[in-house]
Amino acid sequence: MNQTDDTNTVKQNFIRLRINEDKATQKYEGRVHTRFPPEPNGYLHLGHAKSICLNFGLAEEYLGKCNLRFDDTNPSKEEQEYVDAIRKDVSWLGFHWHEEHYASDYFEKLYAFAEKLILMGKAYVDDQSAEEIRTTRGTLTSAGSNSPFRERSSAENLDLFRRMKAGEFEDGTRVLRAKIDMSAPNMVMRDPTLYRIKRASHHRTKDTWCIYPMYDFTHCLSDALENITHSICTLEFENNRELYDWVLDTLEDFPQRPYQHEFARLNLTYTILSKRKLIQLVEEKQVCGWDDPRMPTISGIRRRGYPPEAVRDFCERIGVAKANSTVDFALLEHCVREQLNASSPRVMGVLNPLKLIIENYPENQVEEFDMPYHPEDESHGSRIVPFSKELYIEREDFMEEPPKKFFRLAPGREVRLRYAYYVTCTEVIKDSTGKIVEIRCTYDPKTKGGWSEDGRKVKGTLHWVSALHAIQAEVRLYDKLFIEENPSKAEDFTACINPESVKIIKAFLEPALAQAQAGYACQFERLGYFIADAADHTSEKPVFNRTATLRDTWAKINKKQG
RNA sequence: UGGGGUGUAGCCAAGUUGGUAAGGCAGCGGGUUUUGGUCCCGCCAUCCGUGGGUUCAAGUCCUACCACCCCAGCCA
Repeated sequence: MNQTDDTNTVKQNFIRLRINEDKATQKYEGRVHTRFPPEPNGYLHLGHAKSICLNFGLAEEYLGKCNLRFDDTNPSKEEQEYVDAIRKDVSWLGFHWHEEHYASDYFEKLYAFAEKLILMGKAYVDDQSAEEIRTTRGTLTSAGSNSPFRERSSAENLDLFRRMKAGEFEDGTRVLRAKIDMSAPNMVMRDPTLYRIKRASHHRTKDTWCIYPMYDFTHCLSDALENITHSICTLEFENNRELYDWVLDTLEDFPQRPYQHEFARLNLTYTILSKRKLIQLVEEKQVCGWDDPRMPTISGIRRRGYPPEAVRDFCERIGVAKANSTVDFALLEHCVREQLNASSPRVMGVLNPLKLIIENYPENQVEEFDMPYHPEDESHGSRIVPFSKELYIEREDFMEEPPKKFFRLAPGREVRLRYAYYVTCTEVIKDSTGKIVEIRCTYDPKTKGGWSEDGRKVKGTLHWVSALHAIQAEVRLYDKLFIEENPSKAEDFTACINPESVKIIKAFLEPALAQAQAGYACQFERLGYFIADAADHTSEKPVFNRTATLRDTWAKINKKQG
């Protein structure tokens, strides 16, 4: 009996199996305690989201706990800005951590453990240079050789280590190493470095320390000190597990110690999920910051308009396994659309306006139509939209010579102006260059509200905006933009929006407009779910915007016709 | 040439002690529809990296091989 039994929607995975096993054997008295341990050296991205959802999700599922721990053992890379951003992003995803910790809070304890190791004869101070250590480590196929300093006495090691801490030695002149086996087939076990001398101000401990513990020494002990039961990390740490176990088993201080479990990190098509590359984009100002809507960071997609629920759903759907894989970005978009479809109010907007004049509509008349915000959910309410003789429609919604399967406006054809009237195109007006500048129509007064008593159907339904009442909003749309190639090439659009729709759109638009840079995430009913700068997701390859469904569909129709 | 991992459809991914290949995304076909959206229905692995073997029966067991990923930071 376990928590997964009550829902058949929970996908089984090897980590859940391990937890079930551990619960069955009462390994931790039934406890489940995980942790999400980022190094605060950058912003969180979708790859981290997978880990966050896994760790926090498992804790929720098994009524356990999950800590947020900052793995801040390398002061030269870490900053307070990053810890603030990380806390915000985890919260935004909707998770609450049981405790917040910092590896740096354990520096004293870790130091004591190191001295204990020295006393046990399991660690020694090595005076060799980094270069010497590297060359004597051997290669993948040949054993390394022992350091000439490997057999120092515990007393000498202790003295040297204390002097390292006291700051008596220059950076890089000495390290503390575990005494394990220089011929171990696992490279990680060839007397790994435990402490290095590094005079760098730490974002929290400032200049208190000049020696800092390495990941392999810190991580397992931090887990153990927090009574973590399941230490979940990515595949590249598989080789480190042996050392993780060695440290905890050698110290013998933790009867109920944690065990490490590795899973494959997330790869997404068209998307860069490498902190190294992302930080490069930011530093080279290829993007306007970590939260640029084009970035695959949590803060970037937040600005892009992705709901956190969608990200969590995505993380659940991709599963957890040990096989390296690349998830199709379309799955993420599907999750986003699914959320947005239910929650987004629908409004009308025109991005590329074409004037439409209703010849038989009274000159100064203005009608108001009550239009629902959501076609399937009345709880979204409705708003009043003004209608008049002169309107704007989307340029793409008219074709003078429509191909087959084009259902919208064309000469002589009748279509519906959404929630307003049926109109029939009577005339096309062009300028001297042949460009269509205006469409003339007649309307049928008996079709008020957008339906006909005689039951006649129209194939197309168009968005419209009253020219008299329209508000123009400057928006910036990133379209088919590839960061690597041309970061500044964004297209500016003037969108015409019904005044009543403005408040809806502004809610999405404002953060972006305020920064005068970002894309926007709003819901133009006609264009699909959100246009935002959804066209782009830090692409490595050209990508067609899958979320602007209208364009997509149209492209498909064109393709079919050859 | 060492060690640690992984291989099920275009992409993810279930598959518990061997019993006759879930589900999702994408795609295709059809229906509903005041969004070319949503929703609904149908189709989409004679086969589980490959070759042998055990068995009445193998994705699941044995064996050999192949492919890909990770490891030689005083990064995490």
